[in-house]
Amino acid sequence: MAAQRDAGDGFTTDTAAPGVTPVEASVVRERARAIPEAAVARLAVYLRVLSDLSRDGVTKISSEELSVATGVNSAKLRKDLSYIGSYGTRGVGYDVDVLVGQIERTLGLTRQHSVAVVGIGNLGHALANYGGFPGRGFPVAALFDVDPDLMGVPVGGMPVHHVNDIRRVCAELEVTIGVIATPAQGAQNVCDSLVQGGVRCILNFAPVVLQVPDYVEVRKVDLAVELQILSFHVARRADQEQDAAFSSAHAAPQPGVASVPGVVIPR
Amino acid sequence: MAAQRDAGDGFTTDTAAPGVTPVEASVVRERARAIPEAAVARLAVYLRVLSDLSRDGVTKISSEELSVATGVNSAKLRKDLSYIGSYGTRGVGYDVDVLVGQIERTLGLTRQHSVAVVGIGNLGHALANYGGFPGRGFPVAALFDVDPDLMGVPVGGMPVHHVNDIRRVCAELEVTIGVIATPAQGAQNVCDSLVQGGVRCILNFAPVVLQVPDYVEVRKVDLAVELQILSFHVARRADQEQDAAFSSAHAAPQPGVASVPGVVIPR
DNA sequence: AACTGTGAAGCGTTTCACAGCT
DNA sequence: AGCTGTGAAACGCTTCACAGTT
Repeated sequence: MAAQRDAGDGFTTDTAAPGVTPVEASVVRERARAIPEAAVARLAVYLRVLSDLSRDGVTKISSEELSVATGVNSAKLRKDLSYIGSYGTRGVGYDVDVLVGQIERTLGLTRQHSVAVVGIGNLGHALANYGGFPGRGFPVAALFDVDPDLMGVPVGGMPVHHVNDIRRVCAELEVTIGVIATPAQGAQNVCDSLVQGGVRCILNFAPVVLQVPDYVEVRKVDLAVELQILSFHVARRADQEQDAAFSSAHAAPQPGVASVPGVVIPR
Repeated sequence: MAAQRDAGDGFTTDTAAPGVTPVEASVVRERARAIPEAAVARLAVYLRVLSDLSRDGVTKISSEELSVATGVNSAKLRKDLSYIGSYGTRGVGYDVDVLVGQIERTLGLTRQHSVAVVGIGNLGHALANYGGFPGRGFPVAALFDVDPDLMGVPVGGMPVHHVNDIRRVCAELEVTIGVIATPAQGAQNVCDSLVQGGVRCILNFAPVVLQVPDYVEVRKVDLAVELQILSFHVARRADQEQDAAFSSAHAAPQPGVASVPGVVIPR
């Protein structure tokens, strides 16, 4: 079974092959990015905020300021940035453009990644038109669907291919990232075709657990799961309010306090 | 600053009130969900798989079998299930329907949650039509957009309201979960309106860090971030292949091995 | 004086391994 | 014999706190 991770879990990046002693493993890891997975996700967030700041003409920023802008605690933020190198100036802060460049380099955004989107429903349309990625990008190189009526119809300025051609087209265009936005049923077949076409990274929106070889990386985004997690928090909150016999006052919605950081409601 | 979590971080569930001795805490914790956040996310995954199995007539399942179906290691899986109670039978396994029921109860899916979707672009359309949530659901109760041309036009069988009416309509319909699928610019205002309308849980697709009061829970799904994380892994992999001077053989796509669990490609 | 960079402590999650039940 | 449920160890991530630099 291969590495497969939902949005939202800590996990092992599984670097060392089985049979390697722990002592040697750290040596084998020579240049391998020793950046915690959790930090990688946040670097992407910093990048977006920093790109915006750069566009607005901001040139210097402290970890505290960036902390406010990103919602990430400043100690964590500094540690995250330290993983990619020492690009700050003590007593001053970070140079915004330097940071943008270094994060882009770390995330591998200096090379172009061709993206294929499979499943041109509403979600696929949304993805196909998602041109506005922050700083540089992920050109969508190919679109696929099963529906013959869609063939040739340009979506976001691109023709739609049939899913049967996934392998050939992906290989030709050297697609590096595949996005699966199909219904659950077709997802595994699509996944297989993408892998056969040379795709090694997949973003999966279909509510299925994809089976892939070990060398393929899958990330999953599951809307139902996200809603259910929120549901859990609604329920937990309701329980707490019952337990603590707070008579009334905060059961009713409280108007006028939104968006003011620091407003604390009694619990 | 309030609780706000990307898909992908651990954090504190913050159960016991301060000033309670550890011994009493477990008593106080009576009903309070002491379930690790990471486990909650996985429970939602188990639920989907189990619902499918139930529909297929499967009545019993072992942790090992469920492990294969969900891609979650069986020890972790058993521990996760133990958080919601002891519903397995030693020597036998779990009753599928019992598990479905207990997970639904734990996730708070026995109550209905009204969902409001704001921003009826491609993504909003996709969400509005996302009726097919696994086992029961999240009825979408209201749609909102800024575009006057959309007002009254039914989307997924529902009329679209103007964003100016978010507060009123959400309060009237007792919306518990708000989904923000607008462009970045409008998102914070929309968020404020939702909170004023009594919404306490928000799923945010807009690429901004929302500012909310402490009592509001935000989850964020950021497509660009997901792609960038994948990009990082592409880059890391490329580095590794350079490092380890593997001459050739596995640089070219390898056909015909997809979807077979257990197939291991030499690295 | 201000702010970064980082060891070390703290904490939550995962994994191990086995006792306990059927 | 088989499988669950769970303490305890291992691991990774976060937070603390401060030495180091400008």
